[in-house]
Amino acid sequence: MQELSKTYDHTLVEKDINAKWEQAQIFNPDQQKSGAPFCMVLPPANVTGVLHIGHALTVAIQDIIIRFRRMQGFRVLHIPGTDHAAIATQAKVEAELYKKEKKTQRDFSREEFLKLVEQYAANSQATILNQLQQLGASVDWSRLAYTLDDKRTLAVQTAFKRLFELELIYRGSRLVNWDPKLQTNVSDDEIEWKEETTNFYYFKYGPFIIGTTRPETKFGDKYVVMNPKDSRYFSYKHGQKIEVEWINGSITATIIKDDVIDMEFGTGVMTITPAHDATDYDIAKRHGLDIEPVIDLRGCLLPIAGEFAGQHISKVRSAIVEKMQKKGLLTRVEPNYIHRIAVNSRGAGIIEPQIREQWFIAVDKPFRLAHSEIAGIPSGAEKTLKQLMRHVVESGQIKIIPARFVKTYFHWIDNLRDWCISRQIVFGHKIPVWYRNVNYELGIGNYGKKNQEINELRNQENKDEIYVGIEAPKGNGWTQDADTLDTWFSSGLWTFSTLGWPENTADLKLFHPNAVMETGYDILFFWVARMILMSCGLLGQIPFQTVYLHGLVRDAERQKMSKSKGNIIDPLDVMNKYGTDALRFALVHTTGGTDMAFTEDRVKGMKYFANKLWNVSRFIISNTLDALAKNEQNQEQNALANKPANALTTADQQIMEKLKTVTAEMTRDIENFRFNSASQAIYQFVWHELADKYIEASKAQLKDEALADNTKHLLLYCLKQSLKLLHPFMPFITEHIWGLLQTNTLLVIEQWPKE
RNA sequence: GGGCGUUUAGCUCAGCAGUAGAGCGUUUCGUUGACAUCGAAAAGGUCGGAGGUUCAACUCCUCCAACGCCCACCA
Repeated sequence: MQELSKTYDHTLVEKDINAKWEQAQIFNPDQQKSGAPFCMVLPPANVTGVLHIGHALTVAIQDIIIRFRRMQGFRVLHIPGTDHAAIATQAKVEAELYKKEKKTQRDFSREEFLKLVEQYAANSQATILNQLQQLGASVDWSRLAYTLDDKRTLAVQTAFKRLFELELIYRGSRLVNWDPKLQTNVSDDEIEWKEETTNFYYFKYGPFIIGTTRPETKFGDKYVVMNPKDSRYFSYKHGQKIEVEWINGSITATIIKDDVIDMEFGTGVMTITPAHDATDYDIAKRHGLDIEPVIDLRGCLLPIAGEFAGQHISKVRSAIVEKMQKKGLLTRVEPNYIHRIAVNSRGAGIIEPQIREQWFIAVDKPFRLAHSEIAGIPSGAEKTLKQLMRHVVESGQIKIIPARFVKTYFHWIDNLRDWCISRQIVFGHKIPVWYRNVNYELGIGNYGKKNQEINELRNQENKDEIYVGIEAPKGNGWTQDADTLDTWFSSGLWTFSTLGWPENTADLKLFHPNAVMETGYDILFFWVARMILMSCGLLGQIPFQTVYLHGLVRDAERQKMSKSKGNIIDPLDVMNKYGTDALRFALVHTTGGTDMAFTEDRVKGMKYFANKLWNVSRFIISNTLDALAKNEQNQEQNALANKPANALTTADQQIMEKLKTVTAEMTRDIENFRFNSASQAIYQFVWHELADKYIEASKAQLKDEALADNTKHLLLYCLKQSLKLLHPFMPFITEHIWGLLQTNTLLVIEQWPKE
């Protein structure tokens, strides 16, 4: 314990305080039999490395809410956890392997590689949990959860099985976002668009001129599409066939009329590549056109490309253009055309859409919600997942703060397509599906075959045996689906998988729905929306009552922090330098819900504040030793309660008034998620009221025998109340000072001051 | 193409109807007990621009500009 030296030294305090809390086991709500339940789960941190300053903000805000509610007498549960982050983690390990040993996944067996990833995840997890504790997160470690641990895996398998039985999970052949580099598909939300400057080529296609940025995909183009309203092409009829000379000779083209064609763009005519482009795929589906692959899963051209077959698409463009030019088919090249290419945000591979067999969750399919506790949706109602997701927010059962995100949320739901949940990577939950006598990897190796043959194979598959369950089926010849699940499938279950679902546990009854979900707005779609989907669909319950979305922490230049930019700030560095309390207070002090630039100056200022509080305490303690020695509970309050108002000096009355005000303000602010306002209020009170005014006044009062006794009580009272009010924000220093007041209690479970 | 956010002191940000605020920085002064990680004082802003509503606007409304973010099937 730190002596009463002039300067507060956080390094001597924080560890001890953490140990004290841990010893008292107060973060486990099983110890507490009364109080209304209040549960929050910490957003599970990805095991891709260490926590960054953004996580520190999450922990700070979340822990403030938790400590505040705990002091208010709620039966609080705060659950820590980590997320395996499937693709992100695997990509990370692959990148490191390549960097260090020039090895790729293919140099290992599935098991060997998986082991490497698991090892990495385990290390990362240990670091993260340590960081969480140092940040002062008052979580119940006995309930620690990991998305890939046994209990959560059971939850995932059960969820899959139930959704499958509800026919909300289905297997289908669709155009998906294929990452040739990682050899997996990713969901729509995992894609990032990057601007690229390229040539825009115009080619002669029979009587038409078509424009494209990607000549290398055009080999199979046998449909030419235009808007039915385009008068320039009235003479051509839908379905009309014409012979055109194309890259590798003559082909029969069919004219298609479709509204999606923008008459203003290019020549108002385009050919389509349905197997590798979402728009084209939709057109082909609408008109029942052939869908023929041109590119294989590694990004190389298929035999349809003739002399170019086998070459990688990134390398053949110029050769193809050259050939077209020689044939007189190239009419014009427009340079410096800016367009957007899709990349996998988790691994940075360039997305090449492919048609693949994948598992999906149907969001527009009505199903029977057998059991519902959702207001306005009776048990047994027929609803779609989208309808449920919309309803719970529309009806106000889930409140989103700040409110502007409600609109964003609805917009996302309205545009939402079936969620592709299967991934072709090894790290993650294996899909609990087994097949017998089936070639379930239809996509690979079959691209040389004609559509008809592929369709026949697919039809055959339907007749084959599929088993969905938790345990492997009995009997011989069963093979488990090789794919794993999207990482958000498991984190979507987080509000209840952490409480022991699918078992009907006491925790589940007590703590679900959670009270508040606190996270950055950047994962509103990825995570928050998916939790709503899963909880409503599987439990017939909302996952939480309130969603509080905070802004992102950026670097001093307002840049998003990322490893590649090298502008990541490790919270541990900041904590070592200024103290955890100062960091927490600084992060929360001036964020009004928008992004903020992180500057160390702010933390420095809050370290000064911690020191100010320390010296305020030193003054009060050293001047009230006799009063402290009596060690009576609530002595100050009793003493004050019995004082007639006229026995108080003006300074006494003023500080009491200010204390009352700041208590009321802070309570209201925290309840309404205005943490910046709350922190400013207590800062102002401690420094500019208590220290600047009352302590100064008390110096004279303490010398006056008639006033001394009362002044001591009042000083102590103000200090104690301030420590309580400040505790959620600066848990370490406040607990430490509380310990010096000979109270023999822990501040963390003291009662929150009443107004 | 839609939607959203930001624009307030040198820097980072609060405030959001009633004569402009904080932290850091800057300038001047202050050496003996709570604190120099301090105290006292000071400089510094026509609150992005233009209209409007109002007794009164940084705060509400409209338009504009710059920057940023999200969503979208423009080849």
